[in-house]
Amino acid sequence: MKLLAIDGNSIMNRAFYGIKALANSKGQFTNAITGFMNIYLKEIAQVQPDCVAVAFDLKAPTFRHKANADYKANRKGMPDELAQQMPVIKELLTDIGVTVVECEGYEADDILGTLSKACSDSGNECFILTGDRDSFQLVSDKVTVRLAGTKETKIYTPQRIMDEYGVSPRQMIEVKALMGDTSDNIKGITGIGEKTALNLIQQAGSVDGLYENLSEMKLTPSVRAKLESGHQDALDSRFLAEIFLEVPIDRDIEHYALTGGDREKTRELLAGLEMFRLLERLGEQGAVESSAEVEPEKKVKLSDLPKVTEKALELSDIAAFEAAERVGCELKGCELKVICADVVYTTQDREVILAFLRSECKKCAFEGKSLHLFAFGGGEKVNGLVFCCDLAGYLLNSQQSDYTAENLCLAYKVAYRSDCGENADIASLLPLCENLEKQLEQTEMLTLYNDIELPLCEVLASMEHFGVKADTDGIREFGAGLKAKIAELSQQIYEYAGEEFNIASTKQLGVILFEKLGLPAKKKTKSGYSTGVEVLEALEDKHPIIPLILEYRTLTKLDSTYVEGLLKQVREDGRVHSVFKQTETRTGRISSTEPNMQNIPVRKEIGRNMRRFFVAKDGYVLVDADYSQIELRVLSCVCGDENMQEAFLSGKDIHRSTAAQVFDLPEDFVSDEMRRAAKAVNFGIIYGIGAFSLSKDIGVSVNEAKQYIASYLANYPKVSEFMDRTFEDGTRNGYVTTIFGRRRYIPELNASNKMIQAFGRRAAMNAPIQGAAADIIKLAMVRVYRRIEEEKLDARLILQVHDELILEAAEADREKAEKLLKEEMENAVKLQVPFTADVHSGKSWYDAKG
DNA sequence: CCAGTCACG
DNA sequence: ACGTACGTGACTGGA
Repeated sequence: MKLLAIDGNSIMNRAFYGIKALANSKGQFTNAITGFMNIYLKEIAQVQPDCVAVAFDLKAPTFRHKANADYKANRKGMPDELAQQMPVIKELLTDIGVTVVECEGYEADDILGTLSKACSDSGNECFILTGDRDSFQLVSDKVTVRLAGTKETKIYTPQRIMDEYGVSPRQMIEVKALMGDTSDNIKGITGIGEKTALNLIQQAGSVDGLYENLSEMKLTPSVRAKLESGHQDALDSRFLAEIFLEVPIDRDIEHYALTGGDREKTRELLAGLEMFRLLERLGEQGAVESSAEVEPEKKVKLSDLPKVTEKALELSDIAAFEAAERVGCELKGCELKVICADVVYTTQDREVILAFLRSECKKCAFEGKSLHLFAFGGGEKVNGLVFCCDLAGYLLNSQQSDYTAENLCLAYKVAYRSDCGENADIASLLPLCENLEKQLEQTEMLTLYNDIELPLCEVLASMEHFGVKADTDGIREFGAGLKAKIAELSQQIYEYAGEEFNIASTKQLGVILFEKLGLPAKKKTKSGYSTGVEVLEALEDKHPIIPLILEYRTLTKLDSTYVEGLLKQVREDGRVHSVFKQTETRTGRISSTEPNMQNIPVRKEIGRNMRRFFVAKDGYVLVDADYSQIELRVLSCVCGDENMQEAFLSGKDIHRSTAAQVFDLPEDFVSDEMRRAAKAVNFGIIYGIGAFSLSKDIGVSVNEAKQYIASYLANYPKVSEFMDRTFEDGTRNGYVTTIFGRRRYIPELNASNKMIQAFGRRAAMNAPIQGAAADIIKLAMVRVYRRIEEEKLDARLILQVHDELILEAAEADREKAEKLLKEEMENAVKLQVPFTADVHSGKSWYDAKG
């Protein structure tokens, strides 16, 4: 039999520091739990143990160490965020059927030692999973240590330890006795480090052996002196360094056999923690099987609920739905399910589905966008869509990863009808909607939901449906030019390097630049040399290979991501149909994938050419409008700074105006340099400024950057007040809001780690600004969409790029479309300053960008 | 599957 | 002493 014995404290510790702060909407931290379970699941798959025990320290001082009252005085108390997670991981492990072992007065190491000995004694195999090297002394033929690193697990057998340290596993105790271990507060001998200790033990075999033969050994005078004066320390440390093997715990390995655990408890626990991905993973592994298998009598709540019955949906049924207050519907691929009065209607008949979608009955759905897409595909429109669970779930907590029926039911305590088998989702839908709607009302987001998010999903579906026409021949031709140039550059780079290598491999490139060519490196990344643009640009004059590499990077990026990547996405109709996601970002923006149409190059001319290949179809033009400085305008309104608003009211160039204020000069005296600096400060303000980053951005000293910021805040005092207020409110409430009421929860604000808290502070200051800008353009999209319908214009929205909207409009309607787009964008909100939009049109996106 | 890099607002 | 601006998605190399 195989036992996997895990050092719970050590792995939790490693997981905690290895993963960025993760917390759910309630502010509970879950990063260590996530990291622990990642490691655990990986190890289980590799080791395939029959039994698992996870050992934890119990805080009481151990009797073995009483002699040393200072024991552990040195060890820093664990941070709160980690301490909170300890009881939770124990509960979780217990729930999934893993034995947690603790014993008053003993450390995890002692428990691991005892278990490993029990295994050897009974002829079983033991694998010790830990994050530190303390357990190496336990390694034997039967006992292997698996050292969990950030990337991979290293496996330590007696041979491996001999290779790496030149001593046997047992001798690791002797080594530790000499060198000490600050984290365990083992003193060792002052002045003896790892190198010396290993050397001494390799020669003498043990601490006792060392002192017996001290006079005959060849030693430097200083080491000899240290050993002589540290004899007692060595003996004391020798005692502490040896792991105790007789902890009073169950020594019968079978006692630790894995069981199925309690699936319901696991689900409840993980749902409460909002750890849905882990829940899914455990489900896949069979560790938490679908609750359909749970005996019905266990689910008392569900047994009271009415059973649902099934029926095929026919055209004649649809009229009756209009009498119902609401019906629930779910479209999966080609199958539609509708629930009404505890009857689930099912059909795969396309005509019936379309008839249902266009009927006036009040529909609740999980994802409205798929209904709209289906309807558009059949030349129809959806009527009466009154509720989408995914959008509600997103508004209520924008940082959840997906908004499935099951997750939402668990999160908002709605009975998930697992008793209904295949119909579990649809059977849970209406009660779920009711609950979510109540939550939206309580959180004052119902208006935001009804006026913006819900109507927007139809707009997005329409954009996806129509897509954007792509000039594939043009793209291919452009790609051919890139490829030729790339090949040429590669050859030149190889010549300078004196060998062929993979230029795209940062690892290989690092070796060439910083070792072979001897360029000065700043070792920046974890895994080696950093070769990012900033580093390379600083080296641009140092070696002729550098500009070639930069150009190579630019061109390969264009070729692989934009030319090749895009060509793969062009459908048979000659258009790309990007997927616009409405529940993805934490700030309220929408995101775009397959392909991402929101990061098509524009800043540099070479890349900007890509936009020539997004074109209007014959007889049409693209009409493009973008908001001017939307985020700064939002800021001027939410903080109420008249000084800043004045600049917008009088139509000034905001960056120039800021420069004039910060440098205390008339605007005519502002140099380009000053304007650039002011622009950077303006951006910095939006992002939650830091002097260090600002100084790097505009190339001044940190002190100068500090002065710019101070001067800025002095000139715009209300900005400063707003930032402070937002931070305070966010810390108190756990969330911040936009002027439209959109929330973003920021649990990081209450972290005790300063860096995480600082991040929370910046995110808190940014969210109301970026979020409100997102609200505004979303509203504009809905208005544009509706007005195009009303005016029956031959035009449609096809793209959104955060502050920019693009229409494809018939040439005949070009001017009307331009006017409509500009008006609806500018009139979407009425605040203290105008929200101006600049509009242009042309045959391609390049031309329409102005 | 993650880290590094780089494209956008 | 440390790390350093907000929000995204795609591609590549190398465990």
